[in-house]
Order: sequence, then structure tokens, then C-alpha cells
Amino acid sequence: MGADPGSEAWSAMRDLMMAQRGTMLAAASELDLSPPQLLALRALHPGEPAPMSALAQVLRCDASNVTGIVDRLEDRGLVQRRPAPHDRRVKHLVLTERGEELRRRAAAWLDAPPPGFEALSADEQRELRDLLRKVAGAAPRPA
Amino acid sequence: MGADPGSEAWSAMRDLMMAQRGTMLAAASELDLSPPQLLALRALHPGEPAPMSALAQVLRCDASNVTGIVDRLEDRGLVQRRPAPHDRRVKHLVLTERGEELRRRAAAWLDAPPPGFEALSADEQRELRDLLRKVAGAAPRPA
DNA sequence: TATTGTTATACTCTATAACTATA
DNA sequence: TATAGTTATAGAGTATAACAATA
Repeated sequence: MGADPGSEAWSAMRDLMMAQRGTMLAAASELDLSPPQLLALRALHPGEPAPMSALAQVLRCDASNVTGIVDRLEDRGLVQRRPAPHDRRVKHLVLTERGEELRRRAAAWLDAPPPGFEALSADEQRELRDLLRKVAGAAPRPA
Repeated sequence: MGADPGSEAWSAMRDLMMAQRGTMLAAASELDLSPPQLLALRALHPGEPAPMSALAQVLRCDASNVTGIVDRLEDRGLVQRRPAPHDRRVKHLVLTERGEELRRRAAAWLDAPPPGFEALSADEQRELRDLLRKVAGAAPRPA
């Protein structure tokens, strides 16, 4: 019955991913954001203007979609489009004060480890961290 | 700079989740399925008829959406609606032969551990499995 | 010529509300 | 009365193709 340890580990991790999907959807609903809007808000960092194209990369969607997603975030006063200094084709996105505030509320939902992590001792949490870093570091996301 | 080990472990796991999101989107595109359709196909198990409502739970969406998603899967000959024996309000979903075949192709994409897992020794994979099971088991998904 | 972002289009997903058929 | 699934509706996400402005 037992598959190899790697597959079993991956299976457990996918369970956690499905649970996290629920948390993310709940957070989006609570913050009155669509899932892509929530992802976009998190991809933007305070004080770090980013081109529209960066959002397309994170969202893994076509650039044409970013236009509409940013339109709605901008309509709500959460982000602003600004001309990029070095290339007049590029538009930079910056978080507004309200955008930063909403982003902080999103972080409170999503950055905290799920309650299941409390089942591990401090030593076990360190072990888990090191193992996960090894896995994540070994597989740099393909562009 | 270092947060607590739990947060650091969670951060590494979220990196893996974002990477997995890319894999899932690539698989859906490759199989010519939308993300919800792919999720639905995976939620149905060969030889195990399931009510529409089960899909709504897995997809975490309203029941009204399931109608359309199943409509399109049925139009493509991947699933079939059947009357449930015990309650004539309920409709059971079953995978067709084509549905099972496509589901196998989806599993090939998604069930295999990402390449990063190869960075771990067999012992480390077992450690990771045990730690993840402890975390996942401690936090049964809230209904 | 190539790239960034926009527009137009068609399709899918999504929740809400109202509805049908059953329980 | 309550529940399973459908329909109608409106808004949002999605890719494709064509386009403007800029490089």
C-alpha cells in the first residue's frame, strides 16, 4: 500500500495545499477581493514600484488580463499607475495607503502558519523548515 | 532577520505552493481543461459515483456553478449524470472511459512529486513525510 | 522590428436569487 | 418545510488577436 516516501510526503503536502486554497478563498471573500486581486495585492510591495508585466508573471496570466485586474484595484483606490522613468511604454504600479492597509490585513490571514504547525515541537519546525528549503531551493521555478 | 522556525517553514511551503500553481495551470492547459474542470475530474474517482454536492464541497463554490462545470464535462463525454438510487433529487456523477483516461493523464502531471524532492535522501524524504503528516493530520480541514 | 500595455471578443467561472422536483 | 440541483443574471477572470505608443 505504501508508495515511496517522496510520493507520500508530496501527498501530505497536497492536502495542506488544498486546505490553504480554502483559507485563501475565505480571505479574499472577507477582504472583498477576487482571488487574482488578492494575489496581485500581495505581489506588490510597499515602496517598490513594479511594472504591469511583473504582475502578469506572478499571476501567470496574459498581460491583457492585468489591465482589467489593475483597473478594478485602481478604481477602489488600492493601487496607482505611474509612468516609468526609463521607458515610456512601461507603467509602474504602486500601492496606495489604503492598498498597503488592505495588504497588511491579507498578510494577517495568509502569512501566519496554519494551526497544524503547532503540532510540531520547535526542533521539528526547524527540521521541517530545513527540509522544505532544500526542496524549494533545489527546484527554482521555471520561467 | 530570522522569523520563528514555523513561519520560515510556512514561507518555504508557500513557495512550493506557488510553483505547484504553475504546474496545475500548465496541466490544465495541456489537457484542454479549465482549472475548475481539472479539479473536478480529480475529485471524481473511477467506480465511485459521487453527488454533485460533493463537487461543490471540493471546489468550494456554489452549487449553481457545478451545474455549468459538469455540463461542459458531460458535453465532452468525460462524465455522466445518473439518477441516485436512494434519493431522486440527487444526481450522481460517474467518469466515462474517456474521463478516466484524461484523469490518468492529469495524475501523471500532478501526483508525481516535483523535481525538488530528489534533492532529499530517502531518509530525509521519510522525515519530511512524517512531519507533513503530523501537520496535516493535526489540522483537519474545517467544513 | 520588437516590446509594453490596451482594446475587442468570446468563453468560463462566480455568487445571488428564484425556481422545480423531491424529501 | 427543507434539500438537491437548475436557471437567470451580472460581474469578474481568461486567452487570442489586433492595435497604439515607444523602443
